[in-house]
Amino acid sequence: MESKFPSQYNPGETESELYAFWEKCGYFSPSFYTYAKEKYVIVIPPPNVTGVLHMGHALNNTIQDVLIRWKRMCGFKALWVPGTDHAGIATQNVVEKMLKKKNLNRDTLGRRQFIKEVWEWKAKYGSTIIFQLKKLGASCDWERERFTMDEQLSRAVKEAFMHLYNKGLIYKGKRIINWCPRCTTALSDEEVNYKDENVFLYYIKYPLVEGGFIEVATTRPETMLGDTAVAVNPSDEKYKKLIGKQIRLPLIARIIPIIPDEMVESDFGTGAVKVTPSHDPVDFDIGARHKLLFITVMDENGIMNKNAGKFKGMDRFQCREAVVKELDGTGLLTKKEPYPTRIGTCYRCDTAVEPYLSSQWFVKMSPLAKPAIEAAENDLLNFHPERWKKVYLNWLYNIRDWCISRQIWWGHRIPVWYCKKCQMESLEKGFFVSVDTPTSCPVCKSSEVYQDSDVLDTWFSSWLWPFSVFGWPKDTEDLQVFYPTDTLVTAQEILFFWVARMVMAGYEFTGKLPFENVVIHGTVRDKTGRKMSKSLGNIIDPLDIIEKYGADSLRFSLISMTSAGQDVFLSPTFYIKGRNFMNKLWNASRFIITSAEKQGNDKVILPKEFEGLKLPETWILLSLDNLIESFNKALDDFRLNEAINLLYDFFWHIFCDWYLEISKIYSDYEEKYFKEKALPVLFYVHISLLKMLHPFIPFITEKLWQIFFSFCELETPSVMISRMPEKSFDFASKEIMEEMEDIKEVITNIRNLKTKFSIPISEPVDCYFDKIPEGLSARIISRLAGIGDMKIFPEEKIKGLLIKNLKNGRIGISFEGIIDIQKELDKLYKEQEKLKGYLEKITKKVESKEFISRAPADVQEKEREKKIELHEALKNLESDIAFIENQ
RNA sequence: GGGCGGUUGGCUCAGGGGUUAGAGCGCUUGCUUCACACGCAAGAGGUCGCAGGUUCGAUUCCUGCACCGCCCA
Repeated sequence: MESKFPSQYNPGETESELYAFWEKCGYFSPSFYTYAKEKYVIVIPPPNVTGVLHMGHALNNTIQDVLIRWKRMCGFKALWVPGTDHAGIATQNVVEKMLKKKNLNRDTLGRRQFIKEVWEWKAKYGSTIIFQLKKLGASCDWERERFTMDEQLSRAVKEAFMHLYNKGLIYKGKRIINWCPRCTTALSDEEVNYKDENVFLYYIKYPLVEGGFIEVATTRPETMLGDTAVAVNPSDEKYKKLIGKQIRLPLIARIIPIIPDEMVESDFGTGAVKVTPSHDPVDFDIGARHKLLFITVMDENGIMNKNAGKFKGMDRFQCREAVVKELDGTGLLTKKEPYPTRIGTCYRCDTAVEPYLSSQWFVKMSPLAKPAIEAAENDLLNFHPERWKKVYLNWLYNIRDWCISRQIWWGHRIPVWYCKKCQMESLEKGFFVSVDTPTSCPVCKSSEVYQDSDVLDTWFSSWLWPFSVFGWPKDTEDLQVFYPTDTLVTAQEILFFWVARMVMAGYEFTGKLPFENVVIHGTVRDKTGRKMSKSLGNIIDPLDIIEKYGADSLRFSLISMTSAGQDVFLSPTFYIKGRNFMNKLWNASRFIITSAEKQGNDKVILPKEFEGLKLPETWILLSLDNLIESFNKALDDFRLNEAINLLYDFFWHIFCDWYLEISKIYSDYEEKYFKEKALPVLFYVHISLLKMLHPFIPFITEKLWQIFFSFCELETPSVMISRMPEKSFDFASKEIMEEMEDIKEVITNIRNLKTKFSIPISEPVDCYFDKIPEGLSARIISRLAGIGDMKIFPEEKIKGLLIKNLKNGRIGISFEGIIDIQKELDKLYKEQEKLKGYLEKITKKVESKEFISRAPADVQEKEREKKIELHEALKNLESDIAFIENQ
């Protein structure tokens, strides 16, 4: 026994053992729960395979685990599908860095060998985050773990591509896209982060062929080398007469025209803008409208190419400086002013993104967005908190086509094929799409077919995740049983990447909404509100917290401090609340079991019915009933923090502070009742709490459950597979609750008086009553307040007594001159003033004509009651004061 | 420029048209009370960002403003 219950709980020793136990027993698999009729399914938003668990993951996955464990214990066939995504760019970067250390690079290795290296890397390091999720306690069905590059999921990607292509929703086009010169790939709009930066706006004079100048303003002077026009607004009087004139472009001596275009804002800069169709999305459109030349001046690495003339070979930023310097030298640079702007950067490597003209694959999104919009508009899809619905809809209303090709090697290669021999000129597009690897050209039968070298955006596989994990496009049993899923839990940053696209894919490929509920939680930040990041050095590592304080402490603190959807600001001591709670829970359990042992009751039978109980037992069970009701309501609404805080308050401040203390009196007076009635109730309430707490703090509750298992008859060998408690009574009783409150009031007030005397609670003092409590109540009061003799107030006046008027009469204890009466009286006067103020306020309100005529009847009733109570309280206080004054 | 969130005790945050506005940490005082000092008991501490408005009644709802943060263009 003692070995089982040291006075402090040590999570480190037990957590991994318990996790292994759950896994071994198959509790994570829905097939274990043969009795369950309804399913409840969550698919994990797949973490990046290169990922390492951070606080954001910890919060995200704890929420999912709470929901899954809770539903599982509510009798659902609960399934949480885990896995990772292949994170094309990030993983390729990691492996390339590793190769660089060995003086290798991907070009010398070649594509095939490089891919092999990535798989080897994945085999070695790709399970890091999975392993860490297990440490957190995640009850995922690991048998169903998926990876977006799995053969079956890759098949799904190709099928999806084919399907969209055949519907005319995928096209190839030459566009300005976001290009990362470091990763040398295109990015989608969502993969670009914007940062405020202070740059310069440069004013440059462009000489007209016929003499004179036109002045333009730009933040990116290096792109002027690719200018093929200058545009002005056609209604701009200042420039009207210049339209159609020719310019001799400085530094490169190209002759370009001045053209009119409505897109030009007359009040930006000089009102005349340089047009670089190959390096700016707006200019691209202008270029297309006016059939301008498209001249690209940089290569894929952001190095100036031969079109840049003498600037060839310079880095784009070097070139900017050189161009500015030269223009300045020739007097063409007229002004350089500070200019705040937003710079797009690559979400994987932070390099400034270049708007770059290139040939890419796109998905036409607006047809896909339609059902996704309708789902939210018609409340088939629900967001928690609801406000995210607006953000989701706003994005979908303004949706743009999705650039899905990436110029990297790690990923799903685009299932498009070309023929070296015939170029498939007879086909309209010059290529064909095939899910299977073709052996010959469908046109000329040549075997010289080759695949498109690009791979697909990682998110092109992630958006299929809610059904590809179940075997789609095959119509598998899993797909039929578990799809659509129920809830998706994610952070706000990922709303567009995942949620919106998953909904679109769900409708497009399966005809179904992939989940009904979307829980959006906040971002975990440091205490000053910054995101946690390695470069800021402000990371609190969840694994450190787990190691030092246990996964339960981490989980508890994260959930209890996180208001639904609000950002979380973590201070370095945030886990203390959790740690202390675990200790309290552990010790309460220790006490309960010790109590049973002392009684020689080593096999407690939990009550099936609740009869013949005394006040404290009825009261604690009724309180538990209330708790169960509000707990379920909170979880139904995804208010996890409220649920855990309800448990915290009940356990600590009702169960421990009061009920456990009360239960101690039985061993002296009512052994038989204790053994037969109270102890089973004590066990019952505690076991119920363990169950409700389990989804939040799975390890310690399991450990305790197993200890309790040998002391009482529990329904299951593990709390994880037990059923959530239901109400004990089919009634609520205000009278019983009030009766108990009255006893508590007497105890608190006696303690209060004793404290004022500086008498320790444990030191018994004589106490006066108007009506002496009897029976069990008397014992409770006596024990918890520390009372010697209970006496009735004598008829005659007695000296040296401090009294207090309570609802059910006065209490008083003798102080015999120990106390500073004046100080005591001053306090009471202050209290009196306060009460008077309240009473005045409420009296005014209750008596006002408007209140009487307009306020609803029930409010009037309540307010009047309150007034009476306040009046009582004031009267009692004044009588206390008078009593003391007259000493 | 558009949208969203926040502003409540020293700190971190809950709450919500009528409450004596709550919690954790910290603070004060007293306790080796036979589960727990990661504890027990009793306390101190807030005109709920500012200015208007709606209402019988606003800290809560509305409008504007300020500051902080985020998202979209």
